[in-house]
Amino acid sequence: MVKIATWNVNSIKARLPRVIEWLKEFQPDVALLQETKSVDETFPALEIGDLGYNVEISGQKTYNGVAILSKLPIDVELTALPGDDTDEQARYIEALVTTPSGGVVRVGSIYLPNGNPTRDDNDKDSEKFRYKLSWMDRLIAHTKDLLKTEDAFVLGGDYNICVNDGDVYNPAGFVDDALCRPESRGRFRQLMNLGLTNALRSFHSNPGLYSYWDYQRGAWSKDNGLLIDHLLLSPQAADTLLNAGIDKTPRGKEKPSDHTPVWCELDL
DNA sequence: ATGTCAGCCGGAGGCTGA
Repeated sequence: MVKIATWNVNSIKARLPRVIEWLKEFQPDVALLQETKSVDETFPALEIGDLGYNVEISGQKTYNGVAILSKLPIDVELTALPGDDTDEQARYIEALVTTPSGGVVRVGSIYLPNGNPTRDDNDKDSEKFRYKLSWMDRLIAHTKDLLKTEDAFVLGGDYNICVNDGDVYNPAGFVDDALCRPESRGRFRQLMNLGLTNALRSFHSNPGLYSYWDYQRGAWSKDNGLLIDHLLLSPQAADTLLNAGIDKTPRGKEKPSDHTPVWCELDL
């Protein structure tokens, strides 16, 4: 059994105590991290390596940044999403993981652009939103290529998409939000319609399951959340899916990330 | 409580992104 989790940590340095305690308690075989906000040179790889994890990073100063932590042997395949050589934002890393039974599972850690405009910018079709949509188009194209390999793969991360209104505590307040707009949801459906399986939704179909709660306005204590973190499985990975869920524990701790981990278990 | 957090620059606190 291989346990894979995704977690937007909102700065690996600020979150290191939370990440270390979670790795010790939850014991994922593979952890896909986002928003590490650290260049590779200053990523706390030694502290995490001491817990038995291989650490692979695609980092950037201040913003973004993704990583894969793996107790199992790992080989990096990509440190950027194909399709635009001018894109310098660190939002994708992909690797092959060798499972205990000798199989291979391909994993990707995804930090999909948020797409909402900057403060004081009323242009909801801003450059940021166009970047989000073009990034999703690239993800769809790359996923088509991955499906041709017939590998078992898991694309996990912060998709910055609320798939439907059941994933939003206050849908009326989010109709114009880039996380909920029809263009975003439509592209997410295109991605799923390639034949992917949303691990969590294979076991839990109810609305009101969240992976993110804003730091503001007491969102956590009121359970005013969003479901924006997902583990998407190829057909070959979905064949082996044993269980999936959300680990809300880290969100309730001191100095938490605003996201909490989403996990799945594969019989690989 | 109209109630946040993190990083950057620069050496405080305003700005940005989320």
